[in-house]
Amino acid sequence: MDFEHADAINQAVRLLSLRHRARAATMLAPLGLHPGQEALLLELDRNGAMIQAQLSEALGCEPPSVTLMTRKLEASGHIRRRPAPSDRRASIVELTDSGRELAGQVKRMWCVLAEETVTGLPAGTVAELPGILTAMTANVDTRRSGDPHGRRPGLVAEPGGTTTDRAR
Amino acid sequence: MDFEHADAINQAVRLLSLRHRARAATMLAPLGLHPGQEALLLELDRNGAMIQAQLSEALGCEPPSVTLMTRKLEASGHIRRRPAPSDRRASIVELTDSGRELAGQVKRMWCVLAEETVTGLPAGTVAELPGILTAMTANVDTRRSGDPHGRRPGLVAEPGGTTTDRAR
DNA sequence: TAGAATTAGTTACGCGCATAATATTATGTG
DNA sequence: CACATAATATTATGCGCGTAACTAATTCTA
Repeated sequence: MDFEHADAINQAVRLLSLRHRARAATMLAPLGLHPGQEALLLELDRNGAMIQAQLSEALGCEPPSVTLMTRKLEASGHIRRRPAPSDRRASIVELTDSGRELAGQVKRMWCVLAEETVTGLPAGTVAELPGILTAMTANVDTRRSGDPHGRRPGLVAEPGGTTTDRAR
Repeated sequence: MDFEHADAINQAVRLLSLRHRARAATMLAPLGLHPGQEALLLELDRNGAMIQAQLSEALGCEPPSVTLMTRKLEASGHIRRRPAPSDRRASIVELTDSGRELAGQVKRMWCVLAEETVTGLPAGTVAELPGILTAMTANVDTRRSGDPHGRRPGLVAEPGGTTTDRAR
């Protein structure tokens, strides 16, 4: 691949990161949230209470980041932490009523943001987008499939969309 | 759009940002660079010397960020700043020889990263990728010309709200 | 031409996320 | 059982990028 195309891709990913995050920030601000916190609320809303290590895995960020995120969300009353009965090292994180209510607002805003993001793209592209982005993420992910330079030829995601996403 | 799909898109963008940046960080570390600095070097390598305001525009980040980036890259000897002759407020930023040499290394690494990122994707998708990502970026970009399509039927932010309406 | 408005750059501060080091608890093994 | 190892969570620290407030220089305008 020549530099022009490589740069077009890398730069586009970089700019999309900055702008998508900035847009999320301005939409989250009225709810009293900073970008990153919404992902934690949505994860708890989706899969229920879990310990911080599971949150770290689900959100794709490191345990110290989860410590800070949970601390702030607990301070603002949207989540609660209680010791895990089976493991005294772990603490279970769960939504409060306020947090569940806030998660609902975040979900609505999340749809607005996604629609805004893909405005003007062909429907087929929009349908494939999650699969494409997820495949790209897996390609550069060193967290779970540690391949620093040895790119294994078998870990690709089918480009034709994710499985059973044909709802409604 | 239903929440499932919206979340798939937003979450995928978020995760791709984290992972792509992290991968870039590990590849840039041997060169003594932190992610973000490579974009500045590449921009100067592409379009030659320019003032910081132009860098801010080209990189898509705010002037204070450029101040910090240029200060650190100047400290490590890869760029140089000199006063602009025609405008005594501005300072012209340019690559040093060391910076030009480093930019060459960054360009080669940039290609490796891009190829790694799109591994396994169909060639057609790879060819369309820059356009898709750029379109998405423009859709959520509030820095310049907020929405290129103009048609946004009451998407965001309650109309009567006092929500931080940014200068336009 | 004097004063207002704009622009370039900086400083101060906050947040998210990362790594490194540490304390505490679980779990494997001799 | 004792002890080495792994796992959970935390603190400390650093970087990138953001906003707000500020200085200094330029440009518009009455």
